[in-house]
Parts: sequence; structure tokens; C-alpha cells
Amino acid sequence: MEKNKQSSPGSFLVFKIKNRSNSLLESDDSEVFLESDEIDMLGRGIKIERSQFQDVGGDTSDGGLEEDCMVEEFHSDDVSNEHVAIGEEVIMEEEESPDSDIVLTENPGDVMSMCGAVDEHSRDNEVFTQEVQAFFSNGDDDIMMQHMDIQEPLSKLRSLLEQRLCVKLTDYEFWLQDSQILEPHKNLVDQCVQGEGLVQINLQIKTEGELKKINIVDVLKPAEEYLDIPDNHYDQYEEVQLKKQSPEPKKQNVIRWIVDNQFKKDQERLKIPSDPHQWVMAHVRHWLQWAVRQFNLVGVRLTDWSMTGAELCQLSLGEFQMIVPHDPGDVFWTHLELLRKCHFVAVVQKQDVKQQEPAEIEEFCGRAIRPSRPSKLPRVVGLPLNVVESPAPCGNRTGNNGQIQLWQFLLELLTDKDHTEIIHWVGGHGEFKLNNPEMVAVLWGERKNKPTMNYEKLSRALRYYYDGHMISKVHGKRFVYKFVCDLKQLMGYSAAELSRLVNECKRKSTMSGIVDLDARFSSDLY
DNA sequence: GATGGCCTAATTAGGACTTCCGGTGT
DNA sequence: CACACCGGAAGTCCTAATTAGGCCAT
Repeated sequence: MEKNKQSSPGSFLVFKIKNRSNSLLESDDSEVFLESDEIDMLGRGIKIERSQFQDVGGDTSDGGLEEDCMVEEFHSDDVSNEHVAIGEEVIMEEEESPDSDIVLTENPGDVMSMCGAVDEHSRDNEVFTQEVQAFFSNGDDDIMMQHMDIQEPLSKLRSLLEQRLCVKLTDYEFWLQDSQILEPHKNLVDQCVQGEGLVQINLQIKTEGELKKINIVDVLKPAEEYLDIPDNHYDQYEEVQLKKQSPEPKKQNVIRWIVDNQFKKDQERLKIPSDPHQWVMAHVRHWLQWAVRQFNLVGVRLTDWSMTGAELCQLSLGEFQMIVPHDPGDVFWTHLELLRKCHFVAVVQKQDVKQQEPAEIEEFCGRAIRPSRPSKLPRVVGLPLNVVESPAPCGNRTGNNGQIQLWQFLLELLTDKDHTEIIHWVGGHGEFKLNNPEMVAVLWGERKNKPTMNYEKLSRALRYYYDGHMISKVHGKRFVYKFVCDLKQLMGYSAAELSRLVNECKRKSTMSGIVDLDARFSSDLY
């Protein structure tokens, strides 16, 4: 299957094109200035819509462009188009052929064009396939990565990039995280970046007015798989990747995305717009809570997500990485891209368990393991339930994967300062009381889409926990139950700590009206 | 025509409730 | 007597695994 790679919208490409006989084209006609999302890069050659060429002055009728042409010059502000080189073949297309429902893209970030090809009505049932190659490591169009020995001067990095992109970068300055200018004759270690040996450098090549920048976004220890690469080959990244492919590269390299029906139902029930741009903060919050469970996100703080849908859609990769410290394989980032660009709440379709090992995901998504990123948060803060593993045996056929369980829901309410009026901790030994059992039941019913839920039914569900080691009844106390499991082990907090934090937060919130539980958790931990 | 691989739909299995209800204790 | 609580039984909803059947290439 032919791969279809498309560039990021907003960037541009300029081609100066000559036909094979090296004649006919007037200079004005031969220059094609196109938004890069108008151009498809095929395996070999550059496909340009004939009409687009005409738009910019080309003429297909005077003989010159009836045959395929070649690139004579090429400029771009989009570094992801590094495959374009002088002498590249230009294929004139009559018209864009309709894409199939299933689109392959090499870049996790390249979802906008992918979505455009999907029939609105068939979205739900479609499986979206991504072929993710290591070359586009970060799932973002403008960030690329390059491996290099950290002791090498930055001029070496420049030459590696020039070689790779087939463009001259001599007038580009090196910047560190857009804040510090770097000297090209020095290496990174001399300029405040710690490390040794081969590193993965995430960078952007961009222009800001007159300023041309090679902006180093991140310097990371490369994944182990790259450490074995001989020094003289580390710039041949793609080649190495090809060599490392298993006998079944297609299966290895594919992540299948599928619309999540559970969330979709919730979305319909709660009247959450399909377009995340229209989401209010509560919608974002609901989505995040679902996502943290779904993607097992760790280190995510709800306070960082106090934003509207519009703001969510504006998140850059850098901002995203600040608030999602651990996103193996960029899976959640890709999910977000699908959400905001295609309005799909998509999840990774489960594959062979062996292929779903995190390390494998990271490998076939091409995102190197990020040991340099602080992983100090082994669990979710402010959303404690989301990382709690069910104590129930997880056999091969556990049914409620991804669905919230009652005990989780109760813990959710118990750790939410806004619900202390209806349910709250009693003492420090895991006891809790349903002050308003009917309201708790209603909320539970809302969550489970059971409008007729009441306390009688909810209490029956609670009684099923008596057989296990999760919740028991406190005899003689009306509406009082107790978590008999080890909350400290499950959530990182004991019942006493949870109780204290919730109460403290509630008190502060009453005083300031600003601080919420999440912030309280955060400040306590960091 | 036989065989094997692939894909998809249907079936089966199991967990976690939900619903109903009769009984018990306070 | 009211109400909380208990637990059996059947049903529902969901997901995941397995099986069956169709299609295609060899």
C-alpha cells in the first residue's frame, strides 16, 4: 500500500520546476508556491494538483507540463518535508482521487488530512490506522529529532541536518528552548546541557521574522535500541530503523485507533458537543477523567486542565508535555490530535497483548523513552482513582475494562470537596458515610446511565463487596460503610490522609474560593 | 477441487452490576 | 410499623476470547 504523507498545514513549500527536456518553462511559471497541505509527498516524486499549478501561473496546455517534471529548486519552512530534493520527480495529477476510509499516515500528528477523507457517517465504525515511523518521532509536525554525540559541536548537528534535509542551514542560529542562543562551535555540554554519549536532540527549524532558528527543544537519552547504533550510522536514522524492523513490519508498526463507544454514549447522554472547541470546562474535565482511566495516564493533575475546549484545542506539544509528563508512545497526544482535529474520541484498538507492552508501543511509535523527563509521579494526583487497579482478578475475560466501578466512583466522590455534603469520610480508618444516600445513588445512576437507580439498588451493589476485600458495612451505623482494602497501596494515600486533605481543601476553598483539592494534593506532593 | 491465510460476524464466557423480592433486625 | 439492611435469584450490559463462515490466492 502506498503511503501518503502530508505536510503540516500552515507551512509552505516553494518549488522551481523544470520539465525533463529542461526547457519551456518561463521562470515565473515554473515557480510553484503552495501551502504544504496542498501537496502530497509520494514515495518518489511530488504530486501536485494540475489545477493548483495553474493557480500559480503554470500552464498545462502549452506543452511544458504535459509530461512529468523535476524539482530544480526547493525551499520550505517545514522541516518534515526533508524528502524533497533537487531532481525530485514531479507528478502532475489530474484531480485528487477520493481517499479510502482507511488512511495511513506516518506521522501521529498528521491527522487533519486523514480526517478529511473520512465520511462523516461512517466514522464510528471505522478503524483508523496509523503507521508510525520513528523518523517522525514526536507526533508533531515541526519537531524533529536527530541523534548525535553530545560532545560534538553544534556545527556537526547543522551538517547532519543539512545532509538530511537537503537544504542549507548556514544562516540559522542555534537556540536552546527559544530562550538561550547557543554557539555553533561549542557542544551542548559546554552550554549548560548535561549528559554524555549519544543523545536524542528534539529540535525545530523555524523562522521568526528575520530570525532563523534551529531551536533545540529537548535533549534526551535515546532509547536503548538506539544506543547500539554505531556512531557513524546514527545519522542514518531511517536506515537503521528499517534494519531493525521485524519480519512482520506492518503488524509491528501499526496502531489502530477506534472510536470509543462508551465515551460516545456518555457524550450523547451528557450532551457534550462532538466538537471539542465547543466544550466548556466541565466537558474537558469529564473527558480528562475518562482519558486518564482509559490511557492509564500518570502524573496528570486536574488543575492543569482547567481550560475550555477551545483552549484545549490550542495546546501545543510543549504545553501538552508539561501537563502530561508520561505519555508512552505519544498515544495520548495522538488521541488529543484525533479529538481536536477530527472530533473523534478514539482509543487504541486492543491487539495481541504481547504487542501492547508499553515498551513495544514506545518502540513502534518511534517515540524514544524519555528518561530525562521527570517521572516523579507514579500516580495520578487529584484523580486518584484513575490509576487504581481493580483488586478483582483480572482474568482474560474481565468485562468492565474501562468502565468505572462503584467503589471507584465512591472514592471519586470522597476525594471531591464538592461532594462532602452527600458523602464524606468518618474518622481515619476508611469509614465513610452517605449523608444523602439517595443523591449518591442518583449520581451513580447518572454515571452508569441508570436513571432509576436508588439507594436500595446501590446498597445491593455495595453488599456484593462484602464477599471481597474492598468495602464492608459498619454495623449499627446507618449509611456508614468502610473501605477495608489498603487505600495507601491503591492510591498512595491512606483514608486518614485523604480525609485530612479533603477537609483542608474544603476549608481553604471556603476561605479563598480558589484553591481546590487538586491544587492541594499538588502542593502537598511537590 | 483442496488448502491455507485473512477478515468479519456471530457466539460464548465472564465480571460487575441492576432489578426484584422475601426475610431479618432495630 | 417503618426503615435499614441482608442476600438469593435472575437479568442486563459490557468486554474479550473463541468459533464459524466467506473470500481470495496459490
